[in-house]
Amino acid sequence: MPDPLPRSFYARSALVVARELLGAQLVRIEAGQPRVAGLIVETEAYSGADDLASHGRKRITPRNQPMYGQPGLTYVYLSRGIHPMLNVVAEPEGSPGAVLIRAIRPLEGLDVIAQRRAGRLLHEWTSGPARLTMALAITKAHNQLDVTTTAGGLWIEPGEPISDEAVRTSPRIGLGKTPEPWLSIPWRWYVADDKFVSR
DNA sequence: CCGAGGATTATCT
DNA sequence: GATAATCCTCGGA
Repeated sequence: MPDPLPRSFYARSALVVARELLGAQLVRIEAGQPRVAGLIVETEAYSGADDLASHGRKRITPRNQPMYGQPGLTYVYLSRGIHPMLNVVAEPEGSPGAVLIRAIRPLEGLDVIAQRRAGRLLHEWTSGPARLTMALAITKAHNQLDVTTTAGGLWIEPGEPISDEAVRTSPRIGLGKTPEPWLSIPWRWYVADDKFVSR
């Protein structure tokens, strides 16, 4: 197995990290369970204190503090009081940035995922930020976990590089009444024609 | 303190 | 397509 992507990979602009995370492998290991892994096929970047769609906007708060911290750690928060969202912190320490992992294509541990997503169609298993955290059993407890080592049971390693021809961008999803230009800026990246990309 | 409002999903019509 | 679920964060008083 390849080594996890190093911290230097994440210590760059969240926009670059979001693009290059496409095709990387998200890996999850739990005690007594087989390895569960999937190819990242959809990401969003949240970058800078002036990005009004980002939790990192304006200033540090108890919740968004990880976004200002060390790159290569997770930032997991609860959406709608129910759904954990998995982000990886990007940009150097002190600069608020993160990449939201919105969808993966399951590669390993399909039986474990099938059990957690019982009753859903295959393409609904991991095609959305909350769906993927359910499939991998990721919760708020995994906030600020280091994904550059395998020690925490959750990490990211190189997978299949995705060519520019296969990459699409769009505005970010679910931003509600975020003002322009943040509402429409194309900071979502996804793999074209992949059925695991969210609607 | 208090209240408004989510980086969503599942379910129902 | 519309809406409930569900709870925590953050801004304002």
